Amino acid sequence: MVSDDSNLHPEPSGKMPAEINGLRMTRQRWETYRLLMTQKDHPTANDVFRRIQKRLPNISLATVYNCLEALVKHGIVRQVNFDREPSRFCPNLAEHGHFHDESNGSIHDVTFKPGIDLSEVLDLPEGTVITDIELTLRGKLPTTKI
Amino acid sequence: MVSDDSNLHPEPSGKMPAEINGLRMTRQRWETYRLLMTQKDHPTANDVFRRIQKRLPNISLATVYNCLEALVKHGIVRQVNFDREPSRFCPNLAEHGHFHDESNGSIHDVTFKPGIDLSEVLDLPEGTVITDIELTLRGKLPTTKI
DNA sequence: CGGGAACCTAGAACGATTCCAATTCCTGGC
DNA sequence: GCCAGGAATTGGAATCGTTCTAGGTTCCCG
Ligand SMILES: [Mn+2]
Ligand SMILES: [Mn+2]
Ligand SMILES: [Zn+2]
Ligand SMILES: [Zn+2]
Repeated sequence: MVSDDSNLHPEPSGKMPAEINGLRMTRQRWETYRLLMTQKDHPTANDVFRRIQKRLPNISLATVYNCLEALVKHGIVRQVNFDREPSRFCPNLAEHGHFHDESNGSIHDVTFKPGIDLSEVLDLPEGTVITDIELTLRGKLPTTKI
Repeated sequence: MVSDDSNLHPEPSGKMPAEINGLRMTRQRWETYRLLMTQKDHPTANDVFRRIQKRLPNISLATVYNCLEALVKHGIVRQVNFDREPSRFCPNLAEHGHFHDESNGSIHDVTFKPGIDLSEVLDLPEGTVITDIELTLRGKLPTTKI
């Protein structure tokens, strides 16, 4: 269920583009974006901070927060919240929910069965405008291979 | 879509029962429960704290948090999270999601159309165990009467 | 080359929630 | 009823993810 958006966003392995979605790229934003595209395990801001230091030893945590906020605001990545835990970040822009596997803490993207429109199965009054849907699940996936 | 659970939980207007769902009732827990059952607008812990002082002038915020946590742990009320905002609390135990009306900040329960089982429309591997589903929407309801 | 805006950074500040230690309240057994 | 032990409540301190602030750096454009 990986949509081919290679023509929408630049390859994270190529050269840094001048901008993405109207957001001017900087070294720090580009590396943040690259990291999320490469390691799609829904890292927290702090995870990103620790991992990104290999490439940008002088980056600050505040900058990681700034970059993530900028990327989210421009619709380049998504912010995912589980209860009151630290926010996580996801580069998958397709409509999907998140499954939190409690047996090992991993988080997985969940899509809907073909032909399903979530807004269609909801009991909402005529004329309701939905700007955002967030679906989170908790449980255990089968045959959990750590 | 209001399920008749009047036989499951005591009337919040009656006498304080010795316990609910195995949770021993105290003055503070009972008033917290009553308040949530009476004012179903999904108040935050702080909202509960401010409102409950009319009946319990000496209650502390820590106690409100303690009571809410106890009620949640015993499945008497539910905790609802919107992004990183303060948690809200909901006495509706039926399966439902939450619609956040951005035009006035109000929060409304959302049920599914009859016959819909949310776990059935998800693309999950065989054998997945779902222990909890959380659905939150943002948008505008029609003809918003402030 | 400058000048101004946008960015980055370190550290302080914030705020919802949790923790802590002391006090008060309950309850079951005498 | 009265007491001891456990549970609950309380006010204040601590926590911790996130946001804010102030100063330094870089980028953009003329
Ligand atoms: Mn959530
Ligand atoms: Mn949420
Ligand atoms: Zn995702
Ligand atoms: Zn609700």
